[in-house]
Amino acid sequence: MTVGLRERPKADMNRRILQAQAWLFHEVGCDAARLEDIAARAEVSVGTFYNYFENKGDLLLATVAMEVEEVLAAGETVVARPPMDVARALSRLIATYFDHSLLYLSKEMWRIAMALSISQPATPFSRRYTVLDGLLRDQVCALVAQMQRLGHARAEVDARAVGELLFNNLNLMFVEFVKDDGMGLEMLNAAVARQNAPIAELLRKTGVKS
Amino acid sequence: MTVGLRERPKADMNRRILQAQAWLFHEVGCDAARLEDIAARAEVSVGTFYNYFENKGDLLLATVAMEVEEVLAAGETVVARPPMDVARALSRLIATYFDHSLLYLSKEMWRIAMALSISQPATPFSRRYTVLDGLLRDQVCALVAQMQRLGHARAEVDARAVGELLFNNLNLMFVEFVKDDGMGLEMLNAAVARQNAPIAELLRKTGVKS
DNA sequence: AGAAAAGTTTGAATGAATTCAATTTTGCAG
DNA sequence: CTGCAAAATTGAATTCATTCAAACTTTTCT
Repeated sequence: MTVGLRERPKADMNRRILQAQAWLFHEVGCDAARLEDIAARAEVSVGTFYNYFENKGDLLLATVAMEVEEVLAAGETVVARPPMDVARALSRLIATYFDHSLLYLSKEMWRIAMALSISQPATPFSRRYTVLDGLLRDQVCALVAQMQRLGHARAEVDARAVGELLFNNLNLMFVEFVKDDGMGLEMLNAAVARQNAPIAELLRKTGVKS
Repeated sequence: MTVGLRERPKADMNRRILQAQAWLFHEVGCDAARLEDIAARAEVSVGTFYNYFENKGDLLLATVAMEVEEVLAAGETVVARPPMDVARALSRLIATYFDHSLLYLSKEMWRIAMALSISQPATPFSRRYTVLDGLLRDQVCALVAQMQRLGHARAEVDARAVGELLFNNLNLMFVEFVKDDGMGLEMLNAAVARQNAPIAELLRKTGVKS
């Protein structure tokens, strides 16, 4: 039953492979990084690789999942102390997401990762990615609820419904962004802000409570 | 310069390959359908296949594109004569989309098609798919505008912004639906209706115009 | 008609991901 | 310390999408 002694080497191996991947993906690009090379760089055989990841895509999703975790943490600080204006608060949180997202990952990597999380939803890291996506959604909902709690937004609106709507919108806009190499972050932020405007209006408390 | 004489056989060939694919995809599943088999069933060599489609994925996207065109046409009738209530009108249009979507295509096919349209956005049929997605978005915007024109919705709300928001939401919810084999159409429709409710409220004209 | 050009088809060769049976390493009980 | 079962590692073999140079058809021109 003693299985603990095997766990440490496992974690090390995971890290080793992930680092090899990160290096190669940055060096030669996502598609050009052959599994054999990744394995070689991690000083492992291809066979061993498959003990740690379901397939090549799963490896990329593992990297992306780590990235999303950082984004989540960054968002947490915005939710804790949001700007007083609803529109600004949303823009701030969303810009935090978008800006963070391209720090380590290229558009190409995002494209492939998103594609994988859709086409093979049952793979372990795909599940993790889906869970993280859910947490991001929750965070947007939390921001709306927070604005209500702080008295900056109408309390009678369904925070969960509105939060999900906003999140799904920004998520799909991010997909569009990532699909189009000619689209910049400013354009993305502006587009989402425009779409959010009616919702912000809906949430805004006009003047003094009657 | 006479190139017309070549066009008819080309169209025939396209149909032949598409039919072979449809048959095999239904028979053995999306992944298990080997290109060699598809080609064999279409009575063509693999090489010839690549004269007609960029790759295996392109073939699937061609099928999906046809499907989306049908969905668009179905939606057109809803936009032309929508229910008078905003929430109902939205639900009607969206249910039309969702119900139609599973007529010919399995969840697996949708997953793979969506993944492809993200990971290889430059492929010809991927572009076509993206264009069609844009048309669907326009259709949702058109419904909102139509409701305003008919006097069933507040005119001062930005129809385009709200339409895009609604569409992106329903689109991502469809992705969720397609990723989860345990989710049924009723659940999907209900979830989207709940998310849309605040927007419907925002748009609704309450009582008589003051 | 005959020859050259343009377009199509072909299937064997290529290359990369994934599998798997054989081998090596590890943790543990006696 | 030794033997053993479970776990991990290995890389050659398999599978499949994709390419490409050669063969074949059709069109066009004289």
